Amino acid sequence: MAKMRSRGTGLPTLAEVAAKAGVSPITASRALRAVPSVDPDLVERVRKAAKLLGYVPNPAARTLASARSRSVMVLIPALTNQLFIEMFEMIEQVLSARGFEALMGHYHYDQAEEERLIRNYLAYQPCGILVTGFGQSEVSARLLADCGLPRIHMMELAETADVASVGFSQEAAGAAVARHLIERGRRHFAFFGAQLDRRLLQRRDGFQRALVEAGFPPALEIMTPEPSSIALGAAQFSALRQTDPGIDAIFFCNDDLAFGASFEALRQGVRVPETIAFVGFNDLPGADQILPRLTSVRTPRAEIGRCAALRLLALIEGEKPADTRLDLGFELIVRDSS
Amino acid sequence: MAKMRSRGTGLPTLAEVAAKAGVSPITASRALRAVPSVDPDLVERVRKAAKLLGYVPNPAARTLASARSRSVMVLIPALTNQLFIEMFEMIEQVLSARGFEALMGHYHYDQAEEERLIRNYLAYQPCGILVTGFGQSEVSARLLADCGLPRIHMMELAETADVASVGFSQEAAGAAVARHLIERGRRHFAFFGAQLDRRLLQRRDGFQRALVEAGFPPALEIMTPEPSSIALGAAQFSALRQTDPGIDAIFFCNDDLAFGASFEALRQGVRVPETIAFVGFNDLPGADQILPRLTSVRTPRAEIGRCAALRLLALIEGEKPADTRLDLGFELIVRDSS
DNA sequence: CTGAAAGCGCTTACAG
DNA sequence: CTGAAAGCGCTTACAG
Repeated sequence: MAKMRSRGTGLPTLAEVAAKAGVSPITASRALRAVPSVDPDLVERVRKAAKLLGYVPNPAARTLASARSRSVMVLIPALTNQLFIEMFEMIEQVLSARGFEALMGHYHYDQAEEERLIRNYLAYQPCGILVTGFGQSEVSARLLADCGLPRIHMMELAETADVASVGFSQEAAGAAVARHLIERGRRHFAFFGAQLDRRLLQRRDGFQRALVEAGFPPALEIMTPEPSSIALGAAQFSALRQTDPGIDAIFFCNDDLAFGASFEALRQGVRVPETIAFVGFNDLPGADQILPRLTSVRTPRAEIGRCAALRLLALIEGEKPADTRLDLGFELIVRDSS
Repeated sequence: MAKMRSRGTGLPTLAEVAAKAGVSPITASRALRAVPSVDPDLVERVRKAAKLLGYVPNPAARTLASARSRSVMVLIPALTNQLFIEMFEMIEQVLSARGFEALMGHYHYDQAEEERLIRNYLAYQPCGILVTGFGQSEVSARLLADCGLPRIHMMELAETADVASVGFSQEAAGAAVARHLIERGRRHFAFFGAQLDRRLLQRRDGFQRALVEAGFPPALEIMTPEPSSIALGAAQFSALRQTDPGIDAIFFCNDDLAFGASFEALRQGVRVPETIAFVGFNDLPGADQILPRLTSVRTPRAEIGRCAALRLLALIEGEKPADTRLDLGFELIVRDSS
């Protein structure tokens, strides 16, 4: 009987559920985990007892005993970009529908913070890993590889086939923007970048390459490592108008920069797209409302989250990975600004 | 020796650290937790051994043994509102600096989802709870009360003294907006609401009360339970211009609605503030950049997160709560739109 | 100031 | 299909 008391928190234990159902704790455990070998009648009885007592399994005990949790480590560069929130919400939805949960961490686009996070979260013995891109430090990369956990990289596409990825080609997206602006008759290009993460640089590379291939000189680059923001976009655009008034097309690495520039253009009376064309990136909420409505590249972040989570679950459940690389593409949404 | 092998994950265990330092596991445990009674030399040795092995405590084992984790349950209505992200990031910062971590959950402003979340997270045996506001279901409220964990409510101020809260008076904020618009000579008021959560209704109540007290009829209410968004603000404003062109001042429950209305006003050529004044809420990024620059109520969400986390840690560490109610106020930022 | 014993609430083999 | 035994990696009393 001593083993029958509730746990410290007052929550009921598996032993109590088992006693109420008249079975052994192991059978109760199996019944609740839907292990197939259990008599359906017993399963029913155990489930009823669990519900009656309001039983919730103790994840600490479960993790300790099995050396594996039902948590998936999800690493995201920042919470301040709605992009990643949309991806994460989808991940959560897929995971929770299958009885898993997300152990989410963000690292302000900082490799050292990411490394610390990985080390900490590994101690929670997650059953799988979802990471953003391939910009990890060497130490992080080693930690991820050595733990041997199923893992999928999101947003970027892997260059080699030995690692699974779900995303789209950032370079191709950059190139598509260049081609669009060229088709629209633009001749003097600028690229606005902030944060300067890996994927942004890939977009820039694609943009520049396509320009050069079409016979244009490379675009003027206005870059800063500080985080992207509306105010920054306004400031960058204002500066550009002073120094390079001849620019007639700008590709912004993120919509918020484009929003800021749009406001500044309105204030200064610079006509968009007549004088200068704007193309943003991500198609964030508001791109379709701002003046002028913003041309932008719609990125499939929710779908990336969904597919990555689904594929990870398949790996966790021992399935063979079919394709290791899933390209979900992107879509150029042409509106009034270009 | 059998007890000395690494754990399933390959991570080193406390026993290994203890062996390397030449002490018992209990002493190693105490040394790493900075229990004061341990010989400084031993602490040093244990720390060195831990660092050498790259030891990270197993949280599952720790939680199971102590019936208490170092996790704080943090409940947030939604991740899609930057407001809560800013509050949460501050909470995280305070917690992690003191060796705690956030177990964050969000519930799409849905009471049932919040209840499920509470039930699940309680199983993780958190050491404290940070919740947003007081709009929980009865069941949720009981779960929170019965677990007996230290708890602080954020954003809203409690009505009774038996529960701790850190926030500001939503009603007072609404009233301040009303008084400002009246001072500016406005006469025909509307209130735009979405989501219709508790705090929004409090702001509305404060707004309406102040209008009535000043001798005006109550404001026209344009309300919808759907989530707040830029597109919604544009649509609501467009509709209002059809039905009630005489309105000369709008208080928006959130800046994104105001942003959408600002775009629509530009499109329709409705002059702000000449024809109609706009006041937003929260002073989100972009409010100072949009055309016209938006008057808004700046809410101290980061400071709320910081103070709430700090006070919770004090409670966790057994301190007596000084004030149970901390009013951090708000600030009306008057810009060009009113 | 340090340690041996017991136990947290589960699950993993191993029997039957 | 079901169960008794052992153990996951820590910490909590309890001794000394």
